[in-house]
Amino acid sequence: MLTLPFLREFPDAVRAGLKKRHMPTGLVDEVLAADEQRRKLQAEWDGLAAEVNDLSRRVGELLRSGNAAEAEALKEQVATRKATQAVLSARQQEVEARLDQGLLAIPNMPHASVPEGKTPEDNEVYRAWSGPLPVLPDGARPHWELAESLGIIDFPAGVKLTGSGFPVFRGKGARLQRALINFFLDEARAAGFEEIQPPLMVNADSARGTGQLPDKEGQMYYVEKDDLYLIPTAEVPVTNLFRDVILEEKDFPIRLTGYTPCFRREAGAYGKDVRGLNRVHQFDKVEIVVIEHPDRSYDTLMQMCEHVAGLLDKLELPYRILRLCGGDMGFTSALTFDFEVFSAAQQRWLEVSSVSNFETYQANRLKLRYRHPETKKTQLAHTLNGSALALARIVAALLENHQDDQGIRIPTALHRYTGFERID
RNA sequence: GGAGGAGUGGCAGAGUGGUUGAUUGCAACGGUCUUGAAAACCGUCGUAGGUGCGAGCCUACCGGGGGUUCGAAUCCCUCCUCCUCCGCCA
Repeated sequence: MLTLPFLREFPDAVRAGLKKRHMPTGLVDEVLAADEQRRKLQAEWDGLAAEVNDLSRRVGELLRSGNAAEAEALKEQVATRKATQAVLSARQQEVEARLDQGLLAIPNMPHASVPEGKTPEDNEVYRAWSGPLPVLPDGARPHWELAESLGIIDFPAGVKLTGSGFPVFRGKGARLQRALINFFLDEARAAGFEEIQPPLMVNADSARGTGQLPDKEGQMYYVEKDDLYLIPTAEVPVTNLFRDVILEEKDFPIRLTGYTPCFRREAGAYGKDVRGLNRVHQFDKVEIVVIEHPDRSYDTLMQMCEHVAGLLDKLELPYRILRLCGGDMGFTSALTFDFEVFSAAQQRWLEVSSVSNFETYQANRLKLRYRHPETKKTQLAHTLNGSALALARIVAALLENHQDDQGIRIPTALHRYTGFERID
């Protein structure tokens, strides 16, 4: 969330940011009003607390000198102050609830370079595909048909075991997935990322830290008995490693990567756009996360994009990079680049990666700070992350784009990981 | 899952109801000394909110939450985590 000092100092900037996202701006004044009330109540309460502390000390002194009567009189004075404090606390709780709620409802401020726009159609093509789009043989098929006829993904089996959206990968399909995971992790390690194997379930504090709660509560699977959430992305556990952490400036940048399955409820999503692997409830993903100094986070964002672009090049997939417009950008992001692979068989671009700079928005919730070497003050760090890459859709794109009359050609970069060069 | 013990500042470790945000040691930082370094000595050395131009002052926080009391790190309840023993187990 935004910090209160920022909101207080630049309310117009916040309103402008909300407008760019096509969101109402009324919240700004509500939050500012609540903030002022809260501070007033706090000051009043603090004053009373100071008096109570002082009176209590004097009660102790009086009791030790045997002056019980006077002590009793002071006790009464304490009681009246505490009664007032109780009233103030109740009001403060109410005000704070409003303040928190309002603050949580304000999204991150879009970076200056974020294009104007409301819908995905308004996203800017930041880097178009320069090469030719693949020309597929006659009778080219979408991945769900290919996968079924090659026997590498069993969708009905997943329905039997669990339900819709939980595909079963078999044989070379399973091996291809494992190969991709290892390939992505090795590439990330080569680029300086430390590999993390995090828990696949997190508590509510972690879900709040990266912004899944409260905005995306319905998106996560929840284990009620233990009050835990299945992670929708490795971003949640990996970034939360740095919740309540104060770093030194020399610690930057912190580069982490992690492979995890990801669980998403995707409630209500059915139809042609979600067929096959386009949208599933469980998929595998290698995520990259960077904790960075505010001065360098945008350079780092571009580096992360180049890393993702390099992966797609090695997989020989045609892709384009979009700069998301204000209306399409995620709630917590300041600037997001989406990577889309062209699916020749479906004749559409499929999102396979999203790389974002959250600036201090997540860090504020996480209380992730660093110490300024000169002032010794703590300041919020910047957090970034991106998919590098999301498996299921990459598999879909590989199958569709690399199909020929006989079957599927595996890109050269993967051969040492798969141990086979074709799926026929 | 059952029984017992414990959770204090970066670490170690005091503190069991009254100026204790907290003794002390180590680490860290600044300084004196030194050609330089070490040692020694002096000083600084948690986070956050409020207030003041400022030195500063006020408030909260001793695993989380609640309670008792004029007053809680200290007493009570509850949850969490760790350790020991038993049970179960990939």
